[in-house]
Amino acid sequence: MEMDKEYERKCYELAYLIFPDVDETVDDLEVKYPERNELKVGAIVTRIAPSPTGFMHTGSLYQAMVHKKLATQTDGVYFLRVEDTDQKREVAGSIKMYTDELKYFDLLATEGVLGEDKQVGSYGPYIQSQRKDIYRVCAKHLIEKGLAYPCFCTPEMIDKTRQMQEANKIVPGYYGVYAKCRNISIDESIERVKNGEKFIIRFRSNGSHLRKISFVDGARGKIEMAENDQDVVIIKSDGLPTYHFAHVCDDHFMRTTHVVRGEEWLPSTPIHLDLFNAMGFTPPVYVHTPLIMIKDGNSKRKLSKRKDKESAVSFFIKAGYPAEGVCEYLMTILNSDYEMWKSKNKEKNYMDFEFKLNKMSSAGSLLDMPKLNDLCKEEVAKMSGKEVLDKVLVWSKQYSQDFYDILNKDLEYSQKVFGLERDNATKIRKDIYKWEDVEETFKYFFDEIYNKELEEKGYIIDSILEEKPTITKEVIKKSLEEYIKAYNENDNKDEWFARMKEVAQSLGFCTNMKEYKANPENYIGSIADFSSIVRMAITNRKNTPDIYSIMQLLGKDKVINRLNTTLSKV
RNA sequence: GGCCCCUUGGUCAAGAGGUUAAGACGCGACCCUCUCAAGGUCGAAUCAUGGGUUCGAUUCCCGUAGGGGUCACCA
Repeated sequence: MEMDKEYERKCYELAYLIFPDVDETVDDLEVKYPERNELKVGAIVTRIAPSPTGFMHTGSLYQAMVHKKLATQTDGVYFLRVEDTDQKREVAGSIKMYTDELKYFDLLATEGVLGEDKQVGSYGPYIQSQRKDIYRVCAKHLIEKGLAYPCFCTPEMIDKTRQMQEANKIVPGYYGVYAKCRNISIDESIERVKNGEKFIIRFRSNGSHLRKISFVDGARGKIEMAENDQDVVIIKSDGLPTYHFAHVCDDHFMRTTHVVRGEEWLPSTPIHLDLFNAMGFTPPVYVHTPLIMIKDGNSKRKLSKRKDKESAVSFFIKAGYPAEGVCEYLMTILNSDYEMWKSKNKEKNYMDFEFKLNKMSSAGSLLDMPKLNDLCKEEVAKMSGKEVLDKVLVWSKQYSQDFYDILNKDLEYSQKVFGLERDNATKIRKDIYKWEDVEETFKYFFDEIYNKELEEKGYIIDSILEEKPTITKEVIKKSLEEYIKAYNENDNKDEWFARMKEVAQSLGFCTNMKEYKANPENYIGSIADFSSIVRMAITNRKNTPDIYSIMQLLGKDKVINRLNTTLSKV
């Protein structure tokens, strides 16, 4: 008993020696960062915790959706904390980039770091490098309790131990008898600290990997794992905490109730539980989300930052995928019954859906770009010409200045272009799913870029010669000549088509598709072929929306001009 | 390799001890049609494997295989 008292006293001495300037205690912090009693029972407090590495992973986006849904559904809190304890990996400007990207998807947090120089909330600071004092208080506390100790081992020594362990098929790591500094006397520790030896701080685990612990994962249910027995590093040589320790201190004092993180964290959960227990804190509910995978040859693997462009959220923004479509897609892989709900609630979006943790799938799913594209198409199809224009303007201002300028020359016209087969249409055209494709798709509406295309790629009208041997250059010329004569810009759609047919018929085209299909040999081509000639002459494309509408939009002068120009090139 | 997670069509997946095993994307065919897109109709395609339990298992249990994750003074 006397010895214990003595040991205890020495622990305090050691703690004081290491943190002489720390005079706050864990209890002080409990008062400073009280429980969030203003929240109603069952309110969920979640957080997104990015590292400022200049890269936002698609998986983070997917988790951000879970955070936001859980918090808003329960009138809880969703905050953002920056985990910048690895200063080597830090990239300037990351915070702005990250918050901007979240904003694009309407997933910005409501507390914590909300912008480059913007922190909101009373549980801050929300940037780990600014919370050093808190970790020091907590680390000191553990040393006082004999649950942490200074470790003087060099990386080389640890490496050697590891090699020996691996060679002998022993569980590698710093624990038990292999934890050299755990086993030196406290007097020696004190002595060596006094002598100014360099050290880091390790947790003193009392666990054993022979014992099992279990916890209930919010999505997966009961999970059983070996207890932690590793004396993990809690404070690094730069004085900052490791992830494990920062997570425990922060999520306790920020009063996080649910930690939603990727499946890759599952194996280290026992460490966190061990640490929570040592600190005397109640651990949060862990929710481990499945990983987003990508097909690689015949197998699949998690999205790789280096190999897969889709692993970066910025990829979707740069390509101009509509945020709603991307979120819709992620929701379909997040909650298995979402698609069912959506099919019954077509006009609602995922924020109206009741998200259930237990409906979250637990197997990693392959990123299905065709499906994502399809959902984006649906979202674009819901927009008016005006909305599309607005989105394209925002996108092009950032990524395609020339196109932005062109659109701005005549906003009314631009809006009509995007409103084609969209505004007041019975069947909405579904062909765009990302903004970067818009310029190519609608090029022929804008002379500046259309003419450039003609210069670069030339006229494609001759291609019909190979496809339809019965159609000769003479036929094309004649078709255009006659149509130029017949064209009347005041025609309504029916009159326009009647006129097309009239001209076509006079040249030997069949104006009835059924009849043509039955007896193609009787004609030089069909009305479809004739339309193709007109279409190509006006747009230099084989496929476009309805030509009548296009001609209406372009106006008489451009139409005649293009017909003539093409005619001269045949 | 140790530990952990996962396994229904090509992909995302619903599902219950007995079902004709939903739906969506993709794919194919046809219809519509001035081309394309869309839309409509139809179609091909799934319970990894062995052993139990059971009258009956894709569903429950155990093993096997396969896939994935993780084993830092990175998060």
